[in-house]
Amino acid sequence: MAEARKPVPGARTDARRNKEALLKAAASAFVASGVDVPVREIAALAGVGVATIYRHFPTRADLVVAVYRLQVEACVETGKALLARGSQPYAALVEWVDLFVDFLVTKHGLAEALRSEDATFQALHSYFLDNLLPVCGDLLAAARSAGEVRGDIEALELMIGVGNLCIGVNKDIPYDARRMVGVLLAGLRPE
Amino acid sequence: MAEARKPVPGARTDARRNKEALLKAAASAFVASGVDVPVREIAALAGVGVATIYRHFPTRADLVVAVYRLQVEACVETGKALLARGSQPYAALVEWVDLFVDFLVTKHGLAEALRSEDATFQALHSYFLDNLLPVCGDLLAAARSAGEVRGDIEALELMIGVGNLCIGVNKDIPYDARRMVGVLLAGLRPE
DNA sequence: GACCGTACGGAACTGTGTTCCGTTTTTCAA
DNA sequence: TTGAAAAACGGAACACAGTTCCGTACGGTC
Repeated sequence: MAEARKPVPGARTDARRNKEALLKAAASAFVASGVDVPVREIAALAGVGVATIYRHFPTRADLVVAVYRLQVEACVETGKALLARGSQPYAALVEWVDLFVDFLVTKHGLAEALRSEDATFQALHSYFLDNLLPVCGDLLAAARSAGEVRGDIEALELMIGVGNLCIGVNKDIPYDARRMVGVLLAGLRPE
Repeated sequence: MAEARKPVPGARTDARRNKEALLKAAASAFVASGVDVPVREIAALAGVGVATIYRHFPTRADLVVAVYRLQVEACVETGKALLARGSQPYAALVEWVDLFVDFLVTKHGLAEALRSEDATFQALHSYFLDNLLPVCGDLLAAARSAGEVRGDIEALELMIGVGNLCIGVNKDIPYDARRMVGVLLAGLRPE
């Protein structure tokens, strides 16, 4: 599903070209108008018809995943590196979560899309969870083993909670998602 | 805006009757399908045309507000009572927040609507904030004065954070909003 | 250079919120 | 009691977004 990219092997050159144009256009449109930007707008920006989008990316989630794939992978890698460092498990967890939060809050509407029950975004939800949950789980387990965090919170809950706290930034009201996540993490300390 | 109810004084009896029917139908539809239930569905349930909804409730938010007004007021009153009790400010804050969380998580989709940037729900957002923020602010200030919570979190941030954490309950995944809010509140402790 | 199949574009379909307008109902005064 | 003005009504029509369909054009190969 997220495997909408069988690009390089035997694909027609115009198809490849259009796919690239779409990824570029989508990336622009996402930063300009959020991940909820109308499909027609992305298509127009890329200079293709709407059907071409659906041909390459069966669901909107697939397009979002394709656009952010590299950054998600980087987040995973950083998490593994932090874990490998081995010391200061709680600090590592905090650092990684901060990284994740930065990623979310700088992508307008991504956090909203992530938590959405909308079936459209199911694939997006799954992609993020499948990739990031293991890393988060390892970091959390390490901190737990070291007795640095309470034991009754699972990685999945933590990730959902963090994701939720990142919703609604950039509105007129003053709300600092990073600080609230900091409070949540502080609440993880034992006792 | 939320003042779509000038019901009792000089209004035609059929208008009053329809308004009541709509409130009843909306309440049912909300619990059955969430606050995002299609307008036509509510209208059909109430046995009226869609225009009648818009006549009585200019925006969907006004309808939601009207349906939940009593419960919001109860929440405000309870908060005041807790505040008047005067002792144990942090415990009072926790108790009140728990009450608020219970309200949110039992109203399918309400938390989502609350945080929505969608202009449709602006009035809903404002109504909740106008009514609940003062109470939350007083409770928080009391706890702060007693040195029971850290001083760098504002009531508005807290309410938004709590509201956000209540998003996405009732999905297939195991996520306990109450517990995560508990963690957030634990993170408010000083130091 | 011609053919076949892939990929294309935009029109059409679907579902939802919102508005408009001709009709019905209520009210009130004669 | 009745009849006309005003209020309110219902449902069709409009706007707008996602999604699908289909005739057409293009790319690769023989």
